[in-house]
Amino acid sequence: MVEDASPQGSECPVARTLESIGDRWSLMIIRDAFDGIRRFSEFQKSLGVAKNILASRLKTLVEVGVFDIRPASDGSAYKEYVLTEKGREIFPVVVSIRQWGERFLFKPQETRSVLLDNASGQPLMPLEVRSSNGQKLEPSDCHRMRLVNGVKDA
Amino acid sequence: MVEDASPQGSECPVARTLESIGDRWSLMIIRDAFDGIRRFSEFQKSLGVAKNILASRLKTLVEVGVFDIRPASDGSAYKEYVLTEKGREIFPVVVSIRQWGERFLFKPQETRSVLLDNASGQPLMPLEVRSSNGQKLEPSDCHRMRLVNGVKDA
DNA sequence: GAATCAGGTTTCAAATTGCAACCAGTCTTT
DNA sequence: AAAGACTGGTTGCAATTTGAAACCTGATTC
Repeated sequence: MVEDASPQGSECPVARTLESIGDRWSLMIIRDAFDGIRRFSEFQKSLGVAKNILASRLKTLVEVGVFDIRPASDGSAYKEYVLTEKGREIFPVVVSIRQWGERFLFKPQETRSVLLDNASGQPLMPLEVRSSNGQKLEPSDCHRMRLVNGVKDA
Repeated sequence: MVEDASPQGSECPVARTLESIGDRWSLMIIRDAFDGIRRFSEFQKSLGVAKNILASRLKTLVEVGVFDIRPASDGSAYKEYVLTEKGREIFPVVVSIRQWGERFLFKPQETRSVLLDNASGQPLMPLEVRSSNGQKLEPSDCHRMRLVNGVKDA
């Protein structure tokens, strides 16, 4: 009896990630959450997305473990959607997307929103891919490998 | 006469990025390109995507400037899709997505594909968001600001 | 207690996706 | 040089997903 190799999702972490949070609205919702948005109506107002779509996305994001539902912090009977640890760790993804967009999709003087460090008020350092010993890596400096049971596959 | 504030796309770099490369297939195509895939049929085989969808995505990725079309390097009359500088700079986005997936979407012993540094054969360093002076930043250490003509907006 | 707001669900039309068939140039094989 | 296969698509159609709007229930405010 052989165990099913992939009960859910692909073997590629990129593919599997995109399956759970990889649509436009989910990432925009998460971006808003990083700005402190927690309530359904606030997400809806900020994004302008249809309510049924927002409800559906929030539901799957909760199922996937990116958001928790909690009673609202203002004591009302309503709920709040707050990022879990798993959700907060999406921060580098959103920041790298933001930095790419700032660099390649805006003209220098064009109006944009930027992310600043609270302490210094300065823009963030550009994210760079580095090897385990700190060397900066280009795409061509890396290769993919299949890892089966923690061991390299032929 | 007032200039139109946003002729195309949102003011948020995250939103604008997701508009151009933010669907599942586009990012998967780019991921494959980082693995050296260049030909239409190779993308199609690797991704299992419908040919009309692939054609449509490649077309917009070329229009957006992420890919260039070049004559095939093997001397045949066919074409190749190769990443531009702009396209190669999506690397941190793909790597951050990959690292999040590896960490949160796989059980420890589960078969997966990993990205290794050619030089050392080791996994990459986890991407971290840092301030301009190198301090590691959490989402709550940052704030968004609107930048109009290079100047902070009220 | 009436009106309003939060957080949805339902309905239906429109857009997108995916599959399969087809097609025009290339390239290889004989 | 003709036959067959491969490359890089396009076209048509069915199925799924998306989006706008109306509606609804419980909580809150007036």
